Amino acid sequence: MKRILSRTFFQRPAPEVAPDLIGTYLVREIDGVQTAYMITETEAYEGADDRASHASKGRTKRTEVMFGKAGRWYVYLIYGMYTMLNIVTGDDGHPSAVLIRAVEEISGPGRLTKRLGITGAMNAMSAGYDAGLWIEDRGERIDPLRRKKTPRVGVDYAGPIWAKKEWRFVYARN
DNA sequence: ACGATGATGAAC
DNA sequence: TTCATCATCGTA
Repeated sequence: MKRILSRTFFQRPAPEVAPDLIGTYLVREIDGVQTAYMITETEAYEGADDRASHASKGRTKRTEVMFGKAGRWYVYLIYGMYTMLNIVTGDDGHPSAVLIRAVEEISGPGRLTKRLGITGAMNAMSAGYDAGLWIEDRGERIDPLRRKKTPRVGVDYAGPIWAKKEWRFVYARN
């Protein structure tokens, strides 16, 4: 059985949503053809105080999506060439999101978006058919022992308090 | 180890 | 308007 994850699932703190996304499926639909990929790596960015989060800069044109309703995509460009895919979480008005860093068979957030044809045009769209991109719970059980948590990648600039938080979750097969 | 490459936000 | 910075990756 398949269940498309919607707002209620995402409307809670990012550090709670991020581990729950491990083992769910990212589904991309292009020209009526669906392809599903099991999510294997995520990272949580929680609140305006999180200095690793873009939202720590406050409510700007770019971060506006993060402050908005849960269940929307937050897509941005990094290093001039890589697109990052995040799903907005938390209550309306409170900035938080989960970065989808990898799916099965595709390692790395930049490679992931390139392979799935995800662009900035999807920014602020609700996850679902309109965006051609959503997340499904396909009833798969992930053994908690297979899910390890570590500090987030590439956020040393945020200072020790935030850089050391274990808000990265990865699926370890065997 | 390093450069590519462009949007963003802050300083001036 | 300029400038440093950046939730990365491929080549070396």
